[in-house]
Amino acid sequence: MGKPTVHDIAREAGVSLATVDRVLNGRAGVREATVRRVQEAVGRLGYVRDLSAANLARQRRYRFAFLLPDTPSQFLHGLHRAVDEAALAFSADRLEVETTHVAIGDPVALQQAFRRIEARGAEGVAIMANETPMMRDMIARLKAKGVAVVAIITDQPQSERDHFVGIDNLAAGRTAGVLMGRFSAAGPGKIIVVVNTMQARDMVDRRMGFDEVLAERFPQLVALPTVEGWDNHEIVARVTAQCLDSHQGVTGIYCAGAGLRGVTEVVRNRGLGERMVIVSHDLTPHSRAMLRTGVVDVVINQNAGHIARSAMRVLKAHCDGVEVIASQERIRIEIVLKENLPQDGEGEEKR
Amino acid sequence: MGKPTVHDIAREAGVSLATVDRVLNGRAGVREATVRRVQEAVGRLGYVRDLSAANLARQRRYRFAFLLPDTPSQFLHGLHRAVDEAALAFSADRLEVETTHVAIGDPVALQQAFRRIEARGAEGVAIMANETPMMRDMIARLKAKGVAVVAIITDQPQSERDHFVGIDNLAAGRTAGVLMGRFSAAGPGKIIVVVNTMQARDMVDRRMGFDEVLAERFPQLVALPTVEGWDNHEIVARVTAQCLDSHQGVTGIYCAGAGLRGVTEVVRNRGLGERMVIVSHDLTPHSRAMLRTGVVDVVINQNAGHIARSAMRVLKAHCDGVEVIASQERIRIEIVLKENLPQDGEGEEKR
DNA sequence: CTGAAAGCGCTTACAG
DNA sequence: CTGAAAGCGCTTACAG
Repeated sequence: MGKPTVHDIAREAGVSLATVDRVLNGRAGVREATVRRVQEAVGRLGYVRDLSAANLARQRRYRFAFLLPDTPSQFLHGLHRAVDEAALAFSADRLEVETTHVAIGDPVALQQAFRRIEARGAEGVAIMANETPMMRDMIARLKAKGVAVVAIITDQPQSERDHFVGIDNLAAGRTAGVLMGRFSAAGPGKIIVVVNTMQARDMVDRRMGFDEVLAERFPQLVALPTVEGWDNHEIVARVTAQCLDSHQGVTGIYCAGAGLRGVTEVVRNRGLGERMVIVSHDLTPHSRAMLRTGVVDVVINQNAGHIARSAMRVLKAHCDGVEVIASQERIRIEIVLKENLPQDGEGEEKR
Repeated sequence: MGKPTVHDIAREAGVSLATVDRVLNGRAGVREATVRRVQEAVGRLGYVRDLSAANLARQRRYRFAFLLPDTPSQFLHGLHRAVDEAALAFSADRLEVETTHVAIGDPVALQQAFRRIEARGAEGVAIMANETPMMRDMIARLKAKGVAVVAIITDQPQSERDHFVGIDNLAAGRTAGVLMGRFSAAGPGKIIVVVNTMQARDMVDRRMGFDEVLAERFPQLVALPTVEGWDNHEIVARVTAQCLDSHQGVTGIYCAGAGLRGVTEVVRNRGLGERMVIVSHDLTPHSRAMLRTGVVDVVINQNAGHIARSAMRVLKAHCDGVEVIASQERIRIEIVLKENLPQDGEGEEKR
């Protein structure tokens, strides 16, 4: 005999299938004694429910929504593709994922996006956005309705989100710091630090981790005041150039946010590609190319495919009320050199 | 109306469910014209088969076997645990995984193990072993019986295996070389290279990649002739000590195989923990500890959990005749510093 | 070559 | 509070 089924439980407990189903699913309206009889049968036979058969019978579908910023960056483009790809793969598990791109900074647009998500009746929502009081309220409202919520890429630690799918940005900054320190053989020097905006929590965390490590272990390197690039590589190019003009002895650049193109443009124009140690974040077509040519020394990456799949698995697990495999859902701080650059996939233009 | 089902196809094509099933599953005994009618209906309605409903109906189970060396190393212990954990997670998909530990070098034991696997009727086999003529024969025999075969950790490139689940060890060696080079600020020096045995292909590949990079980019570092530790940290300790005694100016150690404990023991006894750059492979309780204390500078890791899950997904995909998500099945060469060391999971003693 | 009916393991109205 | 029957999307003998 194979694994026990509801039929076996019913026979063993001397009840009907309907009653077995009731106690298995914790529905009310069963006598205490009957509940116990069924539970004992379950225990004795070692019954474990077949979730996919159950989902088939109840025609269960999981409606999830992904809310992403509409900023046009290569990283976000890659993330969007990764979400689509993961959604396709999980459609076999009856997941239905809808992605919404929204101007996260615009309260009206954001409100609208949330209304649509609520109207669609999503059971799970994944959100990538900076933490704001408004975002916290939105999340609280979703939670009040029993919706599963995960923050992706950027955490919402003060909110009621169920889970965070992303890296520890303080540790990522520390990692960047160590690599900058150890790769800077030239001795003393100044380091330019470029971020999108210091209003973003992940940027602040990265900068903090980076500074900690430099102070602790590489006192010969001094990190210059943060310059902000606002997700725009023309601005990044301008501020990077200004920084190089106004400081002597710059030996490295930590590009903690988007806009790497601005950095590499300036560096290459000035013929500094060889000398400068450049540490960047996120594998994109451009950062891959720069890694290959040796302009960028190392990229700290968070795997978009993994993040998309993990968000979906975690949301589903919440809906099913089951545990996840913790180690599988831990998003790694990947260190990518030219030598261990994946041949394709992650951050690549096309498949 | 939701997704089309076999009923819809049957109605649309004007045939019975049984006939739909026949053409869907490519079974013989259907008139050409009928086949075409059904296929047209499938195309018109955009039908896509529900694999888990099909598996439910046919009571499909996937019997897989994992064949691992019985060598008692921390890495293998971790891998074994990862396989068990993945097997548990995939039991919901009807996977039944049995792991066999065998003295891979012993032809008799190996024969026996294969006989047992064949007797059990496994439909998929994952093998971690050095490539030998005998192993090639075994794999050929499995393939002749239609069994799906994947090589894990160490490839069997000359065999008929369907897939390799593991890292590119040449690239891993190059990665180790770059890190050794860039972390060696002290200038010229000699590097000790420790492997299990140069009879193992992955060790040869790692050594080769390491040497390439040193020659190309770090000529001031010279890698000493390989020393073999035979998976035994006492031997490793002895040969490492000998190496240090017989060479002046050793500044780094590349531990490409098991036996890191031997290396760190010698290095610590001699008070060289700070000065020596140590690059090792595989996250284990010991390598984690050494990373934390700073004795080991960097660990090149292949994620055991990922490898176990990937092997199972790939085997299942082969049985189902479907494609895998290439990017998900690509095993990364992970670079692990103290700063990006995962808090728990991978290579940890307990959960 | 083709189809009606029963069944996989579970759930859902409906009746009592 | 409990059960008989039908059904989820698919497959499998069995008959014809």
